Amino acid sequence: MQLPEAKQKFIDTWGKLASEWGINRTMAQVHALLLITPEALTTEQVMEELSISRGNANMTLRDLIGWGLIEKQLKPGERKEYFFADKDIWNIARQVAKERRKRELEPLLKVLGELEQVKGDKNDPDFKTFNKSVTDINKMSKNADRALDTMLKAEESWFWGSIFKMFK
Amino acid sequence: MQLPEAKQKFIDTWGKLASEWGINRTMAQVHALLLITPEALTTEQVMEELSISRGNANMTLRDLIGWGLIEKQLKPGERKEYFFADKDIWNIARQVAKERRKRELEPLLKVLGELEQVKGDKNDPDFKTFNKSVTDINKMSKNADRALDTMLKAEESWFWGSIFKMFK
DNA sequence: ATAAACTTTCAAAAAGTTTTGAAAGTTGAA
DNA sequence: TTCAACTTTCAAAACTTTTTGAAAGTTTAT
Repeated sequence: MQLPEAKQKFIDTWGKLASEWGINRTMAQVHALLLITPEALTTEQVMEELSISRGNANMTLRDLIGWGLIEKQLKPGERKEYFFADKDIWNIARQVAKERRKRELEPLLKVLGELEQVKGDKNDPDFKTFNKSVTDINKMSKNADRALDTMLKAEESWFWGSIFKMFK
Repeated sequence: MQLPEAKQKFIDTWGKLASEWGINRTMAQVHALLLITPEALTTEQVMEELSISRGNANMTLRDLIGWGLIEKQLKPGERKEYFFADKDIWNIARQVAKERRKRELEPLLKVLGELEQVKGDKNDPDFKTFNKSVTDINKMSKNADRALDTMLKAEESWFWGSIFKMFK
């Protein structure tokens, strides 16, 4: 396999994987493109490389900035905006974990907390089953939340810090 | 909030969350329904409770069985099939992790392995960046794969087993 | 102030995904 | 074997998400 073909395959694979994880395919493709590109690219170049429209490219680049995965780069004397991706895979994983925690885990914990407050007849099997499931899920989610929080601040903790190094 | 409303909210929340993680919304809703229902339900009852069609109910129940999240129950003297969910949250998480590993991580590792083989000019910045990203992602994915494997067999390992207990 | 260079917006279109429901298939009892 | 009970299939319809591209907006140099 030659480099250009391999690049394309990488971009496609990343895009496909992302959509299986509820992340917009184009967003992942643009990210993949910037990941394997040494220099920063303009909106125009991204449009060109991936054959997508200006609107799509612009929105996607903005979203990626919102996720903290890419950054704008301004070149002196030029009006154009250039974009480049942080190439450190561990930073990327941290950033994604951080964002999803904020966007999904936090709202989930809120709802589960409310549902845990629902009162009912302790002898009603329906209530008992409902309550147990909600309580269990809530417990696990809170643990996941705490663990994520610790891991995002990982290097500080000798314990998680050393586990974390096993993954590098 | 009363129990019926709370049940509905649980089902909806679970469904919404699932779709943010690339899992079919109805599948998660049916799973949520069975999670908070003490007895096993028939296809008919699932259709009724969630106002979905027979075809959808049937396919979704089959998918859930494929994911190892629910089981069929045959009642003696009856032709109808009843379905119930494993209520142990940790089993559910394990099952989901196991399936996604098989469906996504394994194919990803295959592609990354191929892409890592691509040869090129070590002085070409394009090749260097491509190769570094692919290698780094591959390394991290392999680690994740190994870690998952260990955690899925967790209780056996004193090390991961004790970390694992912190989440229970 | 004007114009060129560039970015953003958003309604409509396209693409992708999920759901429906009627028909076909299967199974077991009589 | 036939029938009723039940399950499965799948093409078409409904729904959701993503993409397009032209128009509007912004910024900077002259």
